[in-house]
Amino acid sequence: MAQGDEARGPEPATVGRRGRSTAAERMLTFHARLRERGLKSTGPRDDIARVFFELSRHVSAEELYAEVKKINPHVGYATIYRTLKLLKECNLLFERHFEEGQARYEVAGEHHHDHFICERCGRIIEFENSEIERIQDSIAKHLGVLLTHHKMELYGLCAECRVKPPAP
Amino acid sequence: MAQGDEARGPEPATVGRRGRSTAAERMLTFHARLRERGLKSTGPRDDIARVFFELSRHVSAEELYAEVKKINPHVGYATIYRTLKLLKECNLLFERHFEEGQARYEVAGEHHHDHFICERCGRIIEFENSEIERIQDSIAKHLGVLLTHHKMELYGLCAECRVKPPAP
DNA sequence: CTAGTTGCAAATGTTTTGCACAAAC
DNA sequence: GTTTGTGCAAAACATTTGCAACTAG
Repeated sequence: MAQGDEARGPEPATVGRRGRSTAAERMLTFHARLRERGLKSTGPRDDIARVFFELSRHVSAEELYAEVKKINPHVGYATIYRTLKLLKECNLLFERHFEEGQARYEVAGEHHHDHFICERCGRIIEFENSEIERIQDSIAKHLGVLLTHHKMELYGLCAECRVKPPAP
Repeated sequence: MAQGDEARGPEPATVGRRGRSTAAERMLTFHARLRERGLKSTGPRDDIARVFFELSRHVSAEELYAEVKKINPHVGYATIYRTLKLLKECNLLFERHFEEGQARYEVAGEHHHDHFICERCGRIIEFENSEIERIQDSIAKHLGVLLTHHKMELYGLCAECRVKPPAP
């Protein structure tokens, strides 16, 4: 079982590596997909995409907006949402709806994974499990349904929060 | 693997049996839980709870509102939402957030189950699978986390929609 | 030049809340 | 007679959209 780990909240915009691609490589892909569709590369669009790829974690629109504002204070929420939707259509982004009011956006990686979400600190841990994938297929067969996608989410306390006192 | 099946949309308010309890039995439990908490039984509250228990499927607030209006046209949305929250606190209701904008509410049953959701007709099929529960525990152990709850959702086309032409 | 893009403000859809009145206990 | 509950309208919240001005190709 592979696992990744990332914290929410302030975090240096380090070089995010998801699978093999760097943020710069993903920008090239983004531009290519835009061209394929006859769409344009623009300043705001590039700023948002680059920040998104560089953050490379499960950001909310709000967090992304705040980060983008730092390098381009002119962009509005509408462009954030429009660009997120565009990145999704370009298959460069996954939209997740955990048990919060807002969506979280994740850089699309090579293989499917599921999530553990810490209910105290918000940390999101990714994991992969081939057994789960296999069982899902078998359930689908039993039900006679055709699967397009699926999600599995575990909720609870992460290793750190487990041992710490109830925070505030 | 056990499975249940239910369709969305108009449906006679049949006697819903989840596990062993009838709607009437659940009303008694509801009243008991209210008393424990020093809360009151009221007309609107009972109407909403009864309709919810009798429908016994994954209703949205909107659908429940419409059904309740039929027997008590006086109730407002606020009371619907307040009563849903109350039923949840009384452990008589589960709130689900599938990939739609709105929440769906389900009568709390005896054992945990997961869901398949048809992306065309909205049908929700419940299923139970002990292997999944076992694997979840093993994943939690690997991650060193403490689970409180989890969800697994499968999305796709149900057996019926699979063979039918793409509807309208 | 012209289609696509932006920012703003306003609209949307779902859920929550403030408040004066009404109903339980 | 308190305390809790209700309906209404307004607010809150995340997200989307209309539109006039702008910009990339």
